[in-house]
Amino acid sequence: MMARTRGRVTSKEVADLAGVSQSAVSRVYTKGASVSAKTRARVHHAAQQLGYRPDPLARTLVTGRSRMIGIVVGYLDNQFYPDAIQRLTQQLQVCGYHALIFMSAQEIDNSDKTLTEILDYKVDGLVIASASMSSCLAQRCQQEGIPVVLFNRSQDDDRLSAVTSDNYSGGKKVADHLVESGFAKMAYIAGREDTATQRDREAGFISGLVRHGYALHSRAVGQFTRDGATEATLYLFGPQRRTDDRPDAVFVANDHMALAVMDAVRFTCGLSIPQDVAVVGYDDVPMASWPSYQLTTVRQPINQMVRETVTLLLTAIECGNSTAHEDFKPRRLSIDGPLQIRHTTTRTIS
Amino acid sequence: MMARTRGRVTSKEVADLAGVSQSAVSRVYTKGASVSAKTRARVHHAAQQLGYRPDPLARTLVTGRSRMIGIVVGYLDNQFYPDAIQRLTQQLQVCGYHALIFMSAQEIDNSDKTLTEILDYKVDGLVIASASMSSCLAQRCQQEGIPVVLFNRSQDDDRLSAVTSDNYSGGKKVADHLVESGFAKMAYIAGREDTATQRDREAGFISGLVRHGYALHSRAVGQFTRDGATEATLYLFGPQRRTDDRPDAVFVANDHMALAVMDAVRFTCGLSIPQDVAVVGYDDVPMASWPSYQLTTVRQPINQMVRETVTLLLTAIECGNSTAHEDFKPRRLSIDGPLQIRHTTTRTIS
DNA sequence: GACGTGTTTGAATACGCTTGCAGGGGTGTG
DNA sequence: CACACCCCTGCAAGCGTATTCAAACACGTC
Repeated sequence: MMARTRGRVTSKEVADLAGVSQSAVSRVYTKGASVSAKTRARVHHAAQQLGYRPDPLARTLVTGRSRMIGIVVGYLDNQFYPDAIQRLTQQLQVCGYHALIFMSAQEIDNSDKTLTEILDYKVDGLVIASASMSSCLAQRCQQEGIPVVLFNRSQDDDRLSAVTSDNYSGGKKVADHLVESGFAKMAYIAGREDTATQRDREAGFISGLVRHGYALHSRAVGQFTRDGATEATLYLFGPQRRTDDRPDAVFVANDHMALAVMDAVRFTCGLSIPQDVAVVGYDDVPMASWPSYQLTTVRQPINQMVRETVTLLLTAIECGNSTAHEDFKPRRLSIDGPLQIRHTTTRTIS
Repeated sequence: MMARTRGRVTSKEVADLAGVSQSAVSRVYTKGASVSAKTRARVHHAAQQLGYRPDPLARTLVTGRSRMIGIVVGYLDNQFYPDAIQRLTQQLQVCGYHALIFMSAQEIDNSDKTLTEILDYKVDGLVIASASMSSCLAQRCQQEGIPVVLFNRSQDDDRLSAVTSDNYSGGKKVADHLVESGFAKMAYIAGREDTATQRDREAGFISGLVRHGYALHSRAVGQFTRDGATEATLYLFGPQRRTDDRPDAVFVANDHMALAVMDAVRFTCGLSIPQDVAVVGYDDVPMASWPSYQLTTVRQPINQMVRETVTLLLTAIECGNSTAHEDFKPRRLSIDGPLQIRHTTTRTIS
């Protein structure tokens, strides 16, 4: 384990020490190459002595594969995303890949530049978990031959693979639960209207209500942001609204907003949860189960989603390299998640 | 803007189209190289026509500089870190660098492997924000010639640069505030004892108390985790403790734990904040200002910390390349942060 | 027009690695 | 023993770029 002060140890140096050719060294570190046990041992010994590690960048230059996966994500305020990133990164690491994380700011223009930069870094695949990434950009990746999987975000364009929870079914479960719990005036606070995630959750919710003979009582848009949700809450529950016109339950498009809604309902509007109004979220972020909130929510089966995302991506990568990649079928997975019932919807019997 | 179906556009192709040599093309994209206005124009035109973008990996291979900065971070549960990552990434992007984020699991062994992998990717610099990174590893980076800046984490070893908030002074401010607010039995819930951050906050707190003629009433260790903090709370405020032996104020080493403490105090121990006990945290994460918590806390001046970190790192990188990098002086910055007073310490006059 | 100065330029090489190719050495069969 | 066969191995040609070097050039001055 000799200390190197100057530059890296190259395969050539290892080769010289081991008394073999540089190719031999390379082959020892290339899976599936044919090397005799003897040279393998000698190379390993020399490499260890010198502290050699193959240079992944140089390897990328010649193979064209970087073993890096780009992860594009918007803001990290919503705890769901740090959580997802963490699991994705770990799962990829297990499979021998590295995650290159890109933060796409909200501006479309910026996210265009971001993507171009990602492509420059020759990632082998891309996970897009940012709602602000325009669809044509994702398509461009696909065209350049690098597989894309949308995470927690579906797309009208069905040429892209996507992994989501079953948002429609989730929304429906919420409706079922609220109706069965005896709530009657159901409101909905929407996320960004240009996302399929938002649309599916709402559609499922409404269809569930209708099936029970109910209609949506009222609706506001929270844009998936905390501030938006607070504003939406004031619109639905503020002092300007007549008490008999106030919803007694509200389904919020994700937990990040739902927590803001709870705060606004309790501390700004002075109402009690769930006595005055029940609240339901979506995601089951860690905070949802904290004692201060105890939020009923649809759990996104995040571990399974991550596993499927990685599988899908790696399969596409390997197919893409062995055969024509164009005919790899994009798949759309939506995984069912359970409703996690907590205190925000459990009415004390009165 | 011709669409390329097969592979990348190379500088050679651009050169051929523009009627110049490959070197000329390269020089156009190399800052500070001497190119005539005429060839520059012709190259630009040809490049645009072909959709050429220089390959950063190939560039790295020859220059040895990747314009990537590794960010090593532990768990992302603590909202402070996603927040920091986001700002660091953006700030680096502004300076023309990219962030390569590495999640180091808790195990030392794993984090060793992680670091080795980082170095393989030839990052130009490293921001270490993970407490679980052993100091000898950081030193190894330094030895390999890549600058390291510790973020929100100081080190006994003063050969490493570090940017923190002024933890000692912060702890002191908390003591001042609690004493002035009339609290008398002050407890402390510590983070991981092997971190300087933890030690400094506690030392500042205790010295502040002493200066006012108080001593620490009691103490527990929360390990910077939510579960640890909950346990520590039960130890300090649980039913086994006599009421007259119960602290009336507790300073928690960070907000992530302080929020757990508040939950446990209120919902498990059935006490009121701040009537029965005051709570103070450290960091000022977004949740601290949410209505459900309204946590008094020491704000980490995160924007300034990020700016300084990036400046320090880039300075080191540039010095390291122009002169002998060994003599670059490591610097230790601790930036003062204000105490953010909220409801968890504002006693109603009784 | 000769000369010095300073700016551009292309050919060549290097960066560290993978991989196709052809040759060398071993083994088993006829 | 000759043959075919297979497993290893070294040689050499790249991958796409930056950079050195010397040659070419432009320009102003004497």
